[in-house]
Formats: sequence, structure tokens, C-alpha cells
Amino acid sequence: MASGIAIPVEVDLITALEDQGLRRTSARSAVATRIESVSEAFTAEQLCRDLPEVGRATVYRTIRHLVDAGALCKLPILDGAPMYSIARVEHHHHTICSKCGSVGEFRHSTVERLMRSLEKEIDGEIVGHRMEIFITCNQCLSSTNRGE
Amino acid sequence: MASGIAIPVEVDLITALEDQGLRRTSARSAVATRIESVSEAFTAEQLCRDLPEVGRATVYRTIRHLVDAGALCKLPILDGAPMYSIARVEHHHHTICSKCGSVGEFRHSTVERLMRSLEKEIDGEIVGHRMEIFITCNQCLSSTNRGE
DNA sequence: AGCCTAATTGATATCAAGTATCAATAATGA
DNA sequence: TCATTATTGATACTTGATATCAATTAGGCT
Repeated sequence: MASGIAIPVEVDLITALEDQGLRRTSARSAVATRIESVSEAFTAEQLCRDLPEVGRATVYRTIRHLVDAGALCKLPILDGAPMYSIARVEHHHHTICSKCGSVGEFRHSTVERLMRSLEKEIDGEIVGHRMEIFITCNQCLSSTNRGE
Repeated sequence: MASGIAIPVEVDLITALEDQGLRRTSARSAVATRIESVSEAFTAEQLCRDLPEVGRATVYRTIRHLVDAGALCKLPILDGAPMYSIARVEHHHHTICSKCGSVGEFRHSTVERLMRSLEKEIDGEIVGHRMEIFITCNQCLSSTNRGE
């Protein structure tokens, strides 16, 4: 576990929870570990299925805490349950593959500039924004090209 | 009805349905008329409450047809049911007031330019995007200032 | 006008996602 | 170790939305 080949851990969800004044428990550790090990975005129900030993309520509660802590992003999905992804970049947006549902992150300075220029033509005060780019990811592109 | 003071009708939802090959029925007319008369964005449940004489299933089905026809936009709301607003502008985005929930539309050329420049740094093919600006609308700003 | 057929309706059952309840359990500090 | 407080999770419930299907209605045809 502490040997040299391990992939560097960028996020520590359990610490994020503790920073919120929450106790380190086995249920929360199980949820955090699982989320860190799946690199993909996931739904709450998926997580419940993956962790049958943890109660549904606890899974949902832990996810909510992580979102509150800013460690997870909750992304709205038009037809279905929201997905969650680890927030690796300070402020960012998401790409969602319409074919396979894989989620990526990106950041672009134009977005910030856009906000500033929008401020003039919007009748109110901007307090936030959200943006998702729908893509066909390279993996899906190449598997389609192969005729599948 | 044909007199001079009438506000010009920009959208005709019943026509939008008929263009889809759907029949003009009293239930659909009731739904369409109601949506046109409320200028605000609304949820499906609100519409059901406003139209007790129309069955829930029909309300939901009609909304879906209108979204399919491109006459309504379905906007995902992170915590709660999606809202719908009449699509008045060809391609646009939405402002959502975080206080009162009122929804507005805007269009900005920078968004299109942004998409083109993003194409380079995203690992896939962009097929669409979605963007919402969260605001405090002028109305809510002024009522807050009055100390309410 | 009356008939035929397919589309539509809506009461009901069902499903899915998520939350509230609350007694049992586990973590922390003294 | 004990007492206190947070946490857990089985269960029931709520909400939003869809599936079912018999009864009804619209629109075309004669």
C-alpha cells in the first residue's frame, strides 16, 4: 500500500469530512474509499449498489456532506439522477459524453471573461454559473468508427 | 380577440404540437393555453395543480411533446423537479434567480466563440452544451435592500 | 350524419430517487 | 471506564414521473 507504484492521491475525502467537524467512521471511510477508487462520475444509487454493507441513508448523507465540503460536484442530468464527480480543479466545468456518460473536467479563462461581459446585459447580479459541454468522447468516437 | 390592444402572440404551442402530427384536443389546448398565460417558468407539478381538470399523465405527456418539438426548454434544477420555459429565442441560455426562481433567457455571441475555442482542448467532439447563470434578479435585490 | 379506426385520455398502479424517523450502536472526551 | 453525543441503518414515507389499459374522442371516409 505504501510501495512505490501507487498512484499519487490528490484528494482525501475523509479529511474533507473531518475538516467539516464530522467523525471518522467505518461507514464514511468505506464511502470515501470507494469514491476515490472509481475514477468515473457516479450516481448515489450506483454507490449504494457498490456498498451494500453501508445503509442507503448513510450513503446519501455522506455524499451530501462531501458536496457541502466542496469535495464533490453534483451535476444535474436532465433525465435521471444527478451524478457526482470529485472536484479536482478549483473552479471548473464538465464535459459529459452523451454516449457513455463519462465525465471530464476543464477550465477555460474565456468562461470567466464571458461572465464579466454578461454582467452588463443581465438584469440582476450574477452569483454563479454552471456549464456543461456534451461531447462524444474519443473512446466512443473510435469504437463507432470501427463499426460497432 | 382580434382587437387592437392584444399583446402579439409570439409562440403558439398548439401549432407546435400539430406540427408534430399530434391531434388538437381539449386537454392539450388547456395545457398549451395555460403555459402561454403564465409568463414564468414552471414545473410539471405546478401545471398539474393549475389544471386539475386535466389528468397528470396527460400534463406530463404534453410537456414532453412540447420539449420534443423544441417549443419548451427543460432546465435541470439541482435540488428538485426540472423547470420548463417557453423557448422564445433560437439558441439561448437561462438566468435563474437563486432567490425567487424566476427564469430569463439570453443569448451571447461569446458563448459560440467559446465553444469553438474549447474544441481544441477537449478530448472528443462537442455535440452540445448547456449553461445557466445564477443571479439575484433586480426585483429580489430591491426587496432585500428595503430590509425584507 | 354516421361509422370506423387510431389516437388520446386519465384513473390507477407502479417505479425510482431521496428524505424522515428513531431505536440501536459507535466514537470521543473526561 | 463511563457519559455524552454523533452516527447508523432498517423502515416508512414523500415526491416526481412513467406504465397500464379500458373508456373516450378526433378525424377521415362514405
